[in-house]
Amino acid sequence: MTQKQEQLSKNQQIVLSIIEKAKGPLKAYSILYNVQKRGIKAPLQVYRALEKLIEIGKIHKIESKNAFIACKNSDCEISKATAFSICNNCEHVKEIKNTKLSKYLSNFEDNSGMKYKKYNLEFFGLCKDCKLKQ
Amino acid sequence: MTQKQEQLSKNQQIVLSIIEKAKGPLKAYSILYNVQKRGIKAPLQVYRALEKLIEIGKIHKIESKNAFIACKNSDCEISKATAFSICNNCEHVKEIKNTKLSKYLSNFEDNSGMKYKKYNLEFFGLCKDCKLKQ
DNA sequence: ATAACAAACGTTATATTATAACAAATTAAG
DNA sequence: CTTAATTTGTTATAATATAACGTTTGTTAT
Ligand SMILES: [Zn+2]
Ligand SMILES: [Zn+2]
Ligand SMILES: [Zn+2]
Ligand SMILES: [Zn+2]
Repeated sequence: MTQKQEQLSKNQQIVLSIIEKAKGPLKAYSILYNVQKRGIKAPLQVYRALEKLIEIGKIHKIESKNAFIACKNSDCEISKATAFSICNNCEHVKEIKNTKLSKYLSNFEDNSGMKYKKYNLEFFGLCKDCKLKQ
Repeated sequence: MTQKQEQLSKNQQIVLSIIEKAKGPLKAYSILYNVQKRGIKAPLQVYRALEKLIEIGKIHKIESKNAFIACKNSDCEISKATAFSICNNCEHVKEIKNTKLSKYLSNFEDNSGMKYKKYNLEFFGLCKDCKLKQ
């Protein structure tokens, strides 16, 4: 019974747990600093774990910040359809779960003859808290 | 007659002209290499020009590639609403001009209480040429 | 014209983000 | 067990980006 590899390796588990505990996105070298007490010593060990975690959809990369956040949305398990809201003031980041949006974008076609298999969308603005403080 | 500063500085002109001539997005250090014969010697000179050009909407940054591309779309002069299609095979990048899409996204609201002022969207897939060659 | 201010420049050094290369250890499958 | 594939550990280095500082140039108002 060829059971699909769902088990994460030790380093992958360590890195994932740090990211899942975090309130916001973490940068690779901040993750490294956080896991050094657990035996991970080199950047590459972190980047390799990140690569795998992204591949299986457990985390996403916030491209505009070079930072990594846990997926809270079982809909994008394969990291093919991601959308985030990012506060320009407090840098708060949230994954957007919106079926209409994801359907709209997943089905989007233009006149280029290109069929899109994946997208990443980042919205920027002021979060509720920061809007009040202005 | 307080005429709005629309004149680009020397370095900004040099960097912009390189980016406009290019077929695809250029990386900062590749731009640097290209402009060294024109007197620009240091990365910071390039990055400062890039920053300004982005600010005034002449170019955009392709976040997933850390590369810069000229704006072909007068609709996003202020770089507040950008969308690109990116070929996973040949890395061809094209700015998407689609009024429906940009209206949909500019007006998008979710239940977060956040009003978005800016977005960046990157689609990935195979371009027409690469699809044929598969 | 000239003083005052803002924007752009030049330069050196350094910070931050990410990957190459290689060998050893671990895990999954036949 | 054997073989193949994945993961690991390690060192070194590549690629991307900014800090800090002083100078020069361009704009604006008197
Ligand atoms: Zn997700
Ligand atoms: Zn905020
Ligand atoms: Zn544009
Ligand atoms: Zn292509």
